[in-house]
Amino acid sequence: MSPRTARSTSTGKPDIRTVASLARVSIATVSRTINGSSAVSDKLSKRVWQAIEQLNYFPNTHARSLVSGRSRILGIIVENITNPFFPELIASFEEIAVTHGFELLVSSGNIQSAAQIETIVRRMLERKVEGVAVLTFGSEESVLDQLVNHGIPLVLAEFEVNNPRVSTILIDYATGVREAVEHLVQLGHRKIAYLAGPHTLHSAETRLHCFESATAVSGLRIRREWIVDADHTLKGGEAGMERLLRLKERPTAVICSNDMTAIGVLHAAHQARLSVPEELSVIGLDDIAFTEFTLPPLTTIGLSRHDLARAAFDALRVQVEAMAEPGGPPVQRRFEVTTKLVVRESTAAPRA
Amino acid sequence: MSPRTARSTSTGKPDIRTVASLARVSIATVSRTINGSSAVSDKLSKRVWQAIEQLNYFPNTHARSLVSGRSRILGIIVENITNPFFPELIASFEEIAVTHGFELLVSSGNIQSAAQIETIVRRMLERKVEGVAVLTFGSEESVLDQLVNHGIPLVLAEFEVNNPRVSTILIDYATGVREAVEHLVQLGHRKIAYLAGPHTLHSAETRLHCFESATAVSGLRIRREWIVDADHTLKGGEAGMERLLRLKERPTAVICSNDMTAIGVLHAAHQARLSVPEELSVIGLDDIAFTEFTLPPLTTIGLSRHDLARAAFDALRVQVEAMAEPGGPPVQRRFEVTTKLVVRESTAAPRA
DNA sequence: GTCGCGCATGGCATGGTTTCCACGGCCGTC
DNA sequence: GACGGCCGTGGAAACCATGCCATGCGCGAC
Repeated sequence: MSPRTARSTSTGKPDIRTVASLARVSIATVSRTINGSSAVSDKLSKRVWQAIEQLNYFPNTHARSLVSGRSRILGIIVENITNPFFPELIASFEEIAVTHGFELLVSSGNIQSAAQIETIVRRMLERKVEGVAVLTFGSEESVLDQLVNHGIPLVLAEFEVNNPRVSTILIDYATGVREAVEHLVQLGHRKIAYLAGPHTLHSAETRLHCFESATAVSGLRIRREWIVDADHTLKGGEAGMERLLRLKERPTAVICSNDMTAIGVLHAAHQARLSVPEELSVIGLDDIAFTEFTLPPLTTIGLSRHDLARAAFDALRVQVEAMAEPGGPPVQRRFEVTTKLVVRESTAAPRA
Repeated sequence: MSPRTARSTSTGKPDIRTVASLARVSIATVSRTINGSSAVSDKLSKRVWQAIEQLNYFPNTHARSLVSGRSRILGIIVENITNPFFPELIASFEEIAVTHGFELLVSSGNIQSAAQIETIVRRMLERKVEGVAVLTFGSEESVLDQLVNHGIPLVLAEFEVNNPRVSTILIDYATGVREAVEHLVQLGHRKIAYLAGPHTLHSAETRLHCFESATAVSGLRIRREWIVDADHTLKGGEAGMERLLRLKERPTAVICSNDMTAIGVLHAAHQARLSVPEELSVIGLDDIAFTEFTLPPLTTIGLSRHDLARAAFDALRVQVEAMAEPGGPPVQRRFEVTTKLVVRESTAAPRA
């Protein structure tokens, strides 16, 4: 027995060399067998696989990444992990990524400051992510330039950038929001309020914009004070609703920028002894699992986490593959996901 | 200019050699400067840092891991990402880990089958995690043996294993559960039901066990049929409550194995036109953010995600550091986290 | 003045894999 | 029957940072 074999036997961590010597081939052949990068005769291939199995060998990811320059890691940045929409989105994205051999680097924490983003970007750079999905984002996107400058493909939600490395996922909020407004109008509502998300969030701004267009199309006059800032949190929704309650001319329905806000609204309404949907109709957005279990169950604009995850991954994958062969055709850079109203029990005709 | 410098200038990705040549020192000195592994004169150190800054250099993680054998990655396996408790737990854990220079590999998906666990363990092995926190687990822990066999430190919640590489986090559910039972007894309840979690989960079993002890201590007679299986989900809680409602002798209060279950119970009670807390008292466990916003706000047994994350990380860190110097003292292997009743509005005296 | 010691520094092997290049055998062609 | 080309295979460089070992310098002690 060669000293090599002896070593590997002692440490227990099988090497590509261990495999090679057991299969009586060169390490190059083992590599080729594993990666299928070029033809290996059936005879040797069989011996190699047998040796791999016998030793329970798997390649060292670090060595592999070091030489290939590919980490097989994707980054994902989301708005706020506290909102159940995002864990589910991440889980979906991860499932897809893993089946394609990618690992995920998740920014779990809530991003509030530019410094936090900087840290995350730094971490991603250090771990050499091959691409990043930014499924939310505010005004600090200048930090993303760092990623772009390092040549890392990006996919952004709701925000287009003139850069061949950057794709965009367009979410068709317009359809869902229009359905929501029409639903309310049909029930007889004319006075509809809107609890907006943070202005730093592109997606929140788009949602607001869709609300404004949809109400305009329906010929509604929306008073200034019916559009209230919330911050996509439970407490924000509660505070926003409390402000609406203090108004002289109260709206009869509220559409919220997300479900968290809507749940906060439900709570505030209950505190104020205002019954939903009899005295106030409420509509959320996202369709998180909890909306089926609120009192009353929430009518909401559904956005499929899975579709979004799928689109984000596909966009990223196309970009990442394109990195491998720079001479390829230009990649698709726009993807779209739709929304759809889900009617439950938080909406009804207004009183009198 | 040396050819080395020329190369680095062209690719744009600065090397440790690039830094070395710019600072006019050896690569060894650069390495020492960065890692502080041994003394470097102020003069050279300054030159090196300057070069690093100028080139915007940071070390290649893969090369580093390859040579050091340390990936600086920790794995974390949780029960179910759909339950908001876990995202918050992960976020907490991550924050702590990142400040200590570790990255996280998260099992985001819900684990249902042994095959899924196998996949996760495999991924962790491939990415060479230095330790894994298993913050939930069922009967399939045999798969964890693989991790243990590879010499990877583990920290388990609620489950002790006789292995020096494995630490345990004990969660003192007893205190919180006792407080909950006493609270109900004090309000006048004698008939208390329990919606249990999956029997495959150690933590769920412990919770159930604590309920049984606490009621025994309080001298309550708990009927068999008041202990109902749920599965820690919203729907499970709903279904469990529906079963309780069909009973001839109904309980006046329900304690749930987690908050998700309790929210399901609230929903089922509402459907059955049973008002909470007047006709039924409900208590959850975990104290997730939503419990403040349910109708009525949920009385629950609080378990600090942050304390748990902290304990898990500390346990893991101790183990991981111990790996570096095998001759060190034996590591601490038991940590403890407490629970505490948070009284809100879902509990009251029973009718008549 | 010489010797020895310690400390700052550099050279070089090392880690595990991929990939380029070179080699040898086989088959087909003229 | 000799030669060219192709395919399967092996050898070795390269990827980048770490850490051991050797070197050279300065300083204190005798």
